[in-house]
Amino acid sequence: MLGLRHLETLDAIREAGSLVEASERLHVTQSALSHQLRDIEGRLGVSLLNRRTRPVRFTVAGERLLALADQVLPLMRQGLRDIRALAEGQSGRLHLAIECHACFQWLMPALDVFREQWPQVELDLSAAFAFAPVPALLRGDLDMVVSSDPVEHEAVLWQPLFSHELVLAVSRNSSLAEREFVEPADLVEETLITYPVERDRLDIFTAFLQPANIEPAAQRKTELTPMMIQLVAAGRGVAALPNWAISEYLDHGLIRSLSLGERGVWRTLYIGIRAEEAEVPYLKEFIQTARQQSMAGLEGIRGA
Amino acid sequence: MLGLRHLETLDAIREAGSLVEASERLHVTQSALSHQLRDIEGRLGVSLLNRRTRPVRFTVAGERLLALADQVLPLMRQGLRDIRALAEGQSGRLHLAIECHACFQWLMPALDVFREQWPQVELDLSAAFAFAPVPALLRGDLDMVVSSDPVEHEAVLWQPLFSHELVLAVSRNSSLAEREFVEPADLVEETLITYPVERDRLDIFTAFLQPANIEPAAQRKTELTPMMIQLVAAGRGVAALPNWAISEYLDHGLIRSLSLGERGVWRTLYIGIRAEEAEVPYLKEFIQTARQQSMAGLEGIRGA
DNA sequence: ATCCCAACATGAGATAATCTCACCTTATAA
DNA sequence: TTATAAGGTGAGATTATCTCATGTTGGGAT
Repeated sequence: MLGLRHLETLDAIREAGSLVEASERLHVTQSALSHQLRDIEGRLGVSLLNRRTRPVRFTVAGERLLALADQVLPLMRQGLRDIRALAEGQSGRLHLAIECHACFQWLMPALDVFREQWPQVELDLSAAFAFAPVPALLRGDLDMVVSSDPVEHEAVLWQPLFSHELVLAVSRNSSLAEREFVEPADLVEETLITYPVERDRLDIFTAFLQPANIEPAAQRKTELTPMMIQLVAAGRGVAALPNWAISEYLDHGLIRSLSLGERGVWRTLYIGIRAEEAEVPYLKEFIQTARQQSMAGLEGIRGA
Repeated sequence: MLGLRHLETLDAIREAGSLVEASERLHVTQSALSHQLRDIEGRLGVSLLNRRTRPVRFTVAGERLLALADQVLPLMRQGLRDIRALAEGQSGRLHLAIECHACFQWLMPALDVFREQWPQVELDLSAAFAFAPVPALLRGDLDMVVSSDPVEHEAVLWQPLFSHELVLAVSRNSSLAEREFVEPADLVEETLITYPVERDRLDIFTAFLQPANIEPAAQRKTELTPMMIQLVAAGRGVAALPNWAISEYLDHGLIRSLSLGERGVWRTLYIGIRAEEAEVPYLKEFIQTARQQSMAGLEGIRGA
């Protein structure tokens, strides 16, 4: 009934002082404004302005609508500006989940870089161990997932980040310490230390032990990679970790690492986003930053 | 482009949780909302909400528009309420001008009554001696005029208030004091005391002296009716005034009053408003109040 | 697995809102 | 009085929006 157009018209008439000039500013005919005023005055049942004076004179009702226009139009303009910024990717949302515990290592610096470059993007971080990432992406709970298990879906775009070898960390005193690689059967006597997630999401099981139908002697869980390393070093068990995640501990000589099987178990980490957002600038740039940071972390690691 | 309808739609969808229920609330089909969203998302270049969740989930852009709706819609609603009040005559404007100096006498109580009954009406008062009231009415400078000289105009509605006699106030010691009436020629030796306005607006000239081509010996001007009375009582001149304006002074015996000519000069006071506003409730009521107050002021006056 | 249901999307045509065009009326000044 | 500038108005064109009929999709039940 009373629309923004009417407020804009009244505003223009006030600025212009006449229907003719206002119509020029609004790029419509004077007739359009005349009809518009007639309509709205009829609907509201009040006269809004006296067209016979120069400049035109607003009635009390007209003044009230002008006051309304002064309140509403700037809000609308600002709102549209904000939406435009969102549309152009100046601002937006990046809710990121990682399915990979050790990834924090290179993720943190990447996040720091990103936050500085895209301050308007709302950044949020969660672990994706308890839920399936693809539905969460499609649902809009997440905008990006880091995973080594890219579940194919037409609406999800997976982009490889880097490849790494999953290695077995053992104590330097372990009987396995001098081996080049281990076979699944070598673990029947060992305690396996893992992150506390379901078995199906642990590559050591899915890619190494289960195919050989081998079960480790025991399983122990911890969230923290350094704690895992300490337990391994203390001879309390063995752990399967990405090679880059343990490189600094190898350098200290605390532990040793072996390939899983003769050819090793290799994994690739992927970043997944909604396919429709493939061109969102800050997402593209985040992926690039993530690649750089993770590559930097890989430098000098054997086999990487 | 982005209209209030879109904001209302988004608001309804948020409240309802789904397009289907929102469409019911808005009394349109679900299809309409779907098209509407599609259009606006296309125009803005952003997705506003994810329809696949239950309830639907808004994107960052959608949330921004909802925030906009929360700001704008209440303002619009309040604005419309105010306009409705204006339209129904609950509130409005009454800029009143009087062409009649002595009228303040009964006008003041009328204004007091009115202010109490119509507190939302913006009341303003001015004297209409220096300008023509009809153009001012039509221009919107004024909303009501009290005048004894109703200039006919199709867009102006004049309503009679009351009639009174214009009488000549003279000193009780004047040589005219015992006369029933005066002739124009009787004033050639007198000083005429008037309000300080142009001659054409003084009935004593237009209706009495000028037709007889008579000029008083002198003219003296003052704004204040009581001062006029004092000057008359002191024998410094004579003054033409409405009978009701001097009734209390007659009672005190300070002065005497004579008719102007054998039949007297009678005037009628009119209230003029724009014809289009004839039905505005507070104007109608003001006129009624004015009539009552002026009638009350006339009570017990001879010849009234 | 497959079917069903509820919800949303889509295309075409109907409807309504809004504009333009052409011409008329009114106020003001030369 | 006559120009002239500003507004008003009716009819028809345009554009926006809606409805109707139907298609698609995701999730749960059989």
